[in-house]
Amino acid sequence: MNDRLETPKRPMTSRQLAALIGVSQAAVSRAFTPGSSISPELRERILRGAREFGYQPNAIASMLTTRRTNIIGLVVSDMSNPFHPAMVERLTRGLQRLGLQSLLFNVTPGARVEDQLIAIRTYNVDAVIVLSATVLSERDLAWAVEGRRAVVLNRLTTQDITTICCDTGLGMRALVDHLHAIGRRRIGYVAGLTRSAIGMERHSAFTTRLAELGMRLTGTASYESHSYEAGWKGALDLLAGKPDAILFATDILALGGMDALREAAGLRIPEDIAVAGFDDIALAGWPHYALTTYRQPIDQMVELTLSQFTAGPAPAPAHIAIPGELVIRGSTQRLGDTTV
Amino acid sequence: MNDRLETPKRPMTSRQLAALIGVSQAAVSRAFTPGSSISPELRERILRGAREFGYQPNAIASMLTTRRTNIIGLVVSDMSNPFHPAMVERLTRGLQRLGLQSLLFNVTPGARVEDQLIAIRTYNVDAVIVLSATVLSERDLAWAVEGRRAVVLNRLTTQDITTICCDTGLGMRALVDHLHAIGRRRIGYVAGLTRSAIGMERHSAFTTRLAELGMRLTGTASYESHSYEAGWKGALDLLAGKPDAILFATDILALGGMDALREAAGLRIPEDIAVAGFDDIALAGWPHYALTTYRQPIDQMVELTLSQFTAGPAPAPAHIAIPGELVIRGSTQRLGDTTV
DNA sequence: GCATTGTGTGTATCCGTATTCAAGTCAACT
DNA sequence: AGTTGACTTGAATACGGATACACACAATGC
Repeated sequence: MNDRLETPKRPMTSRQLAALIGVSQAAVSRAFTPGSSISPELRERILRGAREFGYQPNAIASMLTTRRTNIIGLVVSDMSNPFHPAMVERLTRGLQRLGLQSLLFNVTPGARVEDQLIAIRTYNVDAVIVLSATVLSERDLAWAVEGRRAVVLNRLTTQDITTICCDTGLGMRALVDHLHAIGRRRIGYVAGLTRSAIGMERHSAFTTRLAELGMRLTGTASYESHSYEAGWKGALDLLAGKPDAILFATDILALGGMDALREAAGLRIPEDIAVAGFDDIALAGWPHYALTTYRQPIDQMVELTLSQFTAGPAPAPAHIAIPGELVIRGSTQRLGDTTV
Repeated sequence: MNDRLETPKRPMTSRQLAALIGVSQAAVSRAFTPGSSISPELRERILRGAREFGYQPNAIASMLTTRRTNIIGLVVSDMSNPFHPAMVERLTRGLQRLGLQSLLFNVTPGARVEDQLIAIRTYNVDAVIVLSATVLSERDLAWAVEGRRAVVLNRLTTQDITTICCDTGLGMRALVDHLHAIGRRRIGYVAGLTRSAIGMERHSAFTTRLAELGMRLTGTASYESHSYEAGWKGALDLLAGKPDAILFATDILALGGMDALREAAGLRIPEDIAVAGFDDIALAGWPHYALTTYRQPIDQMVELTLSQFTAGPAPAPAHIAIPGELVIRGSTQRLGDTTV
């Protein structure tokens, strides 16, 4: 594992630059360290020299002395749900703005999770962002973030870690209320990963609101996956109960469900059956789907996450739920209303 | 930029472990270095001690002495085209298998690209994988990979860098031949990024084959983007020319195009017009789209990429084109054939 | 004028591991 | 027994930059 790649040619060191300019190595180091004790003139002279001779500080060496890597571990487990790449893209860009790098960990369920995350420790990652519903057990989670700042997105945990989620209660309530408002009374539910905390929360928030409005659950299905196929099959499973609306735990499930309802069951959406999802991924806005959904406040979630990694003492771990926004599109419509 | 995160508590060092066990620090180091000169007994004793006391080697320190980081820079610029997350996911997993880490660079067109990639140098990334059609200029590309191993995926370059692409010529030929074989003679083309080398290659391969088969180009459109919306608009632009088939430079364009043709233009696919794409992203297989396309040999591309990073001297830069596979689905069908 | 304070600089050392070098052990062989 | 050589091991040093410390020097106080 250690002789994988050969050594590239060596770049200039601070000592070499110092010798070239006629200053001490310490001065070079100070020139590149904001807030260190150095006169503006000397700093300028050194930075000019650095530009001229092409010197750039070696981040590895400075990691060793400062014990800070400016690297954030980004733990993901499923890039096939478009929600995740969208988050990863925004997180990475935000981190870059702060001068932080993203080390990507793509965790697979099979192998021992600790082995897959070992580099979080050996590389001395400064902080960890977890964007993975179920692959990490509570134990894995604790192990992975032990001793460093961390943010867990869209997942609940009993650990002492900051979690940032879209407000599931508000979201489900808005969705159910909307379906109720447009006259739907026989609502089915397609769950995704039922063993994930957020999955359970969405499900229970759904049934709670249903009960509050005096409706009975028309049916539930789940194939333990957030995938198009799982949504497809789940939707068809519910048809026996003759639902007039189906709520899906995630958008990607809803898309599969919609296609199943239309192509396999020959139903019209929203005339015969209304459909709603949760997340508001880009595809939900495509005209063919026009999926009513609850938009996760991605930008706020990212901003809040980043704010955990700025200077100062680490904020106390908190569990934050941010309200999202109900996005009504063509997949839901008042019963009996034929204008589109 | 340097006082962003506070120092975490210090883990055990090889010296401390050595003292605990009663061996030299060098022995500890050797115990963790495959192929180094140490007796199996001593190694076993040290590894046992390491497990007992929870010692793990500090990768940062070893980077400093070996000048190898085992970090690969992964340069991406557009996660909204599902093809890219799919590649990133496979690449990252493959690298993990080899004990390599992925540092993710999400490059945006606006700001100076060099600034966004500075960490490739300061972090001493061992190698670079570029998965970005146009955001990096040839100059940026040369700067980014200078002096290290690199693979550029799905992009051509005049630089002395290994490139790995799906064979555009074969692909376009297969697609055009297929459209011809099912009786289509008025074929339009929706391009994506026309200034990217691969975009130009796809376009020219398309027109070349068209000419060889004695067909005239029925129309071209482009909105300089690989997006659903660009495909939507591009498809509508072509309708004036009354095409009986439209070939899209990428699948994501084709999906937008199909929805436009069906929802906005009221056409039936494939009865009124056939549609084909290029890439074979997951969505292309969804029943609603059932998009005929040319599948990029993702797995082979990833394997070949990884093979560049295994031990031994760096392979000479080569330009590799791998044949893909024509995937025929419902979006294309013989003219006049009404069986689905 | 001298003590005081503050600023800017260089020297020396440290960060944690890999590796070179020399020394030591032991088996095999002449 | 003596020599050779293979194999282990520890001591010492190097990797490149950050920083504690000491010191030089200017500005300030009385």
